[in-house]
Amino acid sequence: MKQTTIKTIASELHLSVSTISRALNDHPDIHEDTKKIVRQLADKLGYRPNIIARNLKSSKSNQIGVIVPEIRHDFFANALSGIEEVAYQKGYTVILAQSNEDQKREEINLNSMYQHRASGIIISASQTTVNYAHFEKLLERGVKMVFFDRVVNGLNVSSVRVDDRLSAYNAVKYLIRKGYTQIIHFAGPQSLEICRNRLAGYKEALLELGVDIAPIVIEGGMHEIDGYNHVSKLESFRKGQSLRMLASLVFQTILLQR
Amino acid sequence: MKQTTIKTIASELHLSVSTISRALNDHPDIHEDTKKIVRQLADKLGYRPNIIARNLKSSKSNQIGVIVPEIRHDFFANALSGIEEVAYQKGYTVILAQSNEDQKREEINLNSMYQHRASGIIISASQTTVNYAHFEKLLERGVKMVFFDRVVNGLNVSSVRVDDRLSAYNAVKYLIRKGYTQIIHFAGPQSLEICRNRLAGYKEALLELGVDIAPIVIEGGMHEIDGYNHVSKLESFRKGQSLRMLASLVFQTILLQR
DNA sequence: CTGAAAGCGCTAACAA
DNA sequence: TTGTTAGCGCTTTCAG
Repeated sequence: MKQTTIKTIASELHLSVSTISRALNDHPDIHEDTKKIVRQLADKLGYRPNIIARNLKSSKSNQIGVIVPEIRHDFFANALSGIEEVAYQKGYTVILAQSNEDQKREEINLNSMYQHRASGIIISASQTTVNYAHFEKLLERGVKMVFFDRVVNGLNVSSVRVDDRLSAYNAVKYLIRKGYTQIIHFAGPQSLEICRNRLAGYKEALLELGVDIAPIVIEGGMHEIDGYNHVSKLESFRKGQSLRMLASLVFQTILLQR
Repeated sequence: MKQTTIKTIASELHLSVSTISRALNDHPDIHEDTKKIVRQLADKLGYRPNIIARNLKSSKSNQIGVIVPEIRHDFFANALSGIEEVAYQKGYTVILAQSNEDQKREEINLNSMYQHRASGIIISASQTTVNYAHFEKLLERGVKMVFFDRVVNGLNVSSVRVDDRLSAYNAVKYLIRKGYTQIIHFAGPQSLEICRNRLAGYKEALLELGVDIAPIVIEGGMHEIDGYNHVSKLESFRKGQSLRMLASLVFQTILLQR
């Protein structure tokens, strides 16, 4: 079955395609009666504007591309959700890809979005990305790009990042204010900057506001299983602790991972 | 700055556009030398094929649309990740939208994807969706659609769903085999079919394989906070329990929510 | 092996 | 207020 196009409607109504186009776009030059007739027939024929054609004409896509390392990571899922929300409000559509922490795949996706004429690209770099040529190339060609969280240094590009030090600081401050006297930090690998910053914030807060609280740091990975193991370790030398507190810690590990 | 197109290359090389097109697409009819020259210049000029134009010509987008109620929901994030994975393997691109459990928004997104000529649409219906006219309309017009998880009954359409009863059954079976003698079920609201099915699976397994185990069911919501509260309740009458087990329960609540 | 030309569906000068 | 026409960038017959 042939798709109805603007042309179908035009010939059916003995009008020109431009009139139809204008009528459908509610152009002020078109007579109200004409508009009405056109709309009715369009409706009846199940006409749907071909956005691809429109995009070709205007040479823009109104699509914004998003590349994250892993969608299922709670942190990225949340970011993605926020991005979609704003994009939707502004009439943009989101095209999504994940790099799976693989530079090659990141490049392919980036390139695909470039060719798709994405209006802009929001990206959180893969962990294996060590070579930035693919970013630089697109940047040179004027592609709108913004990095978030996994930021790449040395590139002249805007980025959005989390203040890990301050967040950890605030979290600890909150606990101290609440009257807690034992505050344990489940630290991530100290080779990662974000983890170092969090630890720094933790220590800073204790030093500043909780001189009588001994810092306890358990270092390990940042996956759910690590949180689980951390709790087990705690369990072995802390039988008497409140379960409530432990559960809370588990949650925190999960929520903070990224 | 003007974009380089196939035409730019053609005139630069005193060749026809069709030759360029074919060379770039590695058409067998084209002489190897020609191909090489074309590719070189294309490279030098930073040529990028305009996928929009190609799509218009072929009248397909190679984009598959995905609509979920909430991206940040762990379950949907996981599903999304799987979808992206397969799409990527097959050379498709994912366009993403969330309905925020709002029928209106679901309709708008659905329609947008329709107009974008999405090759297919994968959707998990919003909770507020009570009217199915928007689905039916697209179905009639031959749009490829597949539902998952939040399936809509009475529509002649393929769907993918979870066997909650069997999953719960298997989970409990596993625990019994492991030798556990107290197996508690954190049940969701019994007004939801998925929750009823899970409870049924739990009971069935106990009845069948663990006659000596008393069923304990704690009914409540399915959000993180509910898991947290469940644990607190347990805590109050079960001080002696292993922390390990409780942490595990917490995780399960989180993972099962959807 | 290469070229000319039509056309995908739509928009927007420019005319009338 | 409406129509004619060209063109967005690409693919693809049909001819040479």
